[in-house]
Amino acid sequence: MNSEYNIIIADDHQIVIDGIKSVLSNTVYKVTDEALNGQTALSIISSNPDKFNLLITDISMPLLSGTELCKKVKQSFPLIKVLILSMYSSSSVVKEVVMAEADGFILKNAGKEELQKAIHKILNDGTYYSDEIIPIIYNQIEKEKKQKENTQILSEREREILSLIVKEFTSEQIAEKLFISKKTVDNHRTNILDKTGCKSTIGLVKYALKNGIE
Amino acid sequence: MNSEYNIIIADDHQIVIDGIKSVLSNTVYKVTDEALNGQTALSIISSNPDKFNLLITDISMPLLSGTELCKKVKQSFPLIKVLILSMYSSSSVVKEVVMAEADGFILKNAGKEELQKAIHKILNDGTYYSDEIIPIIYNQIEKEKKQKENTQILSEREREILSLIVKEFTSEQIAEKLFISKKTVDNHRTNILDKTGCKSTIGLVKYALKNGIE
DNA sequence: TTCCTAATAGGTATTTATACCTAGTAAATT
DNA sequence: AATTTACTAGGTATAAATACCTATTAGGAA
Repeated sequence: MNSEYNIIIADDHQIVIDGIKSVLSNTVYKVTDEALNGQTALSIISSNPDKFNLLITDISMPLLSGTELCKKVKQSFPLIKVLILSMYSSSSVVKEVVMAEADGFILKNAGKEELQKAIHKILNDGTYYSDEIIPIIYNQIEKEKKQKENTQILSEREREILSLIVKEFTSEQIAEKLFISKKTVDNHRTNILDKTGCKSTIGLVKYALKNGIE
Repeated sequence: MNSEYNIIIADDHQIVIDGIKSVLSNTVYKVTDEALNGQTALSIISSNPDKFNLLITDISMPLLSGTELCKKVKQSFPLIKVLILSMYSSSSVVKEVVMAEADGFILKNAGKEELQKAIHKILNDGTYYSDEIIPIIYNQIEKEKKQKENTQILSEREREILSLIVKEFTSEQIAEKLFISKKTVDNHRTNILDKTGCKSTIGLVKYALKNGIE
């Protein structure tokens, strides 16, 4: 039986690969293979999937990106853990990583301690996401959850009124059109603002256009 | 040397193909090939591009639409003329056709006389656009020209302020941000409304989003 | 039945936006 | 030198939107 961990690294900068390898020298983590692009990494893994415990990969790589690589590995070889390294932590990048079901995500400016910690946690507990990006994940999730809920949460009447608002009718005009009191329209507006989390009509318009209410 | 014209027809309705073929029988226009979708048509043309003088194609087809097919043909085989047939003449369809650089466009309800005339003109003079759609093209062009003009008509400062409006800042907040009086911001707003022809902030938001001001 | 929600409507107050004005300054154009 | 334009700023007034409340009715869910 093998008590060591076999790791494959994918990164299009040889220097990064070498750096990780040197950080992991003299540990139980053995970097047995490396690849300069996602495609090569996938070939290596596919040819001997049982060999690897962990894939450490960059995101932007030729031929096959790190997140795409992660998805494919997770689909075909779910036992292999994946740690993604990235230069940036923009919400779109973070979202991509989460969507790819990576086991971990750290920034390239992380020190070797964090790298070792990440690898250790991933191989034992399960996941490691760097502190900086956890709030980003939550914000993203919250935002999307709210958006999804909101489209459905708006009642038919509210959607009708929102549609008229976007068509540049005032509350008074909407009231006339729908044979209800301006006050009722205003109440609906308040509720729509609440439900969508918008601050003003401006937000409502953007919300409506984004959600196909025209 | 060949004094005849070779035509390929792409349409997902065999009946349309047969109709065109019968209209062109006993003319110098020979329908040598046909395809039930854009992809097949493209394959046929690619395998022997010198053979064809004209492609007659429907717009809505499986695998590859007529306008997409047209673009590809025009790009790879610019000598082949393209006549597009369509059920509809909505401005969006017309725009698509013009963008695809088709040599001609007629509606499917056109008679065989118009079809023959269109083919003749395309193969000799260059282009044929059915009478019904010429005003549509002009209107479209006018509309877009106006929109473009308008974006440029806004001064830099006005665009800056519009951008902040869209970001849901109030006049007061914008004033603070730009170190100017709220009154000045309001004046800019009035001018922006004038120049864009919008009735209210709602219209401005839609205008801004449409014109890439965010 | 009871509870909850959507839709209705009103009161009051404040904030924001818009409509009209006038007017100075600086820069560019004619 | 004269004119135009962009940017600045103020006054006054009205219209519209928003923030808080309360309250009734009807219909569906617990």
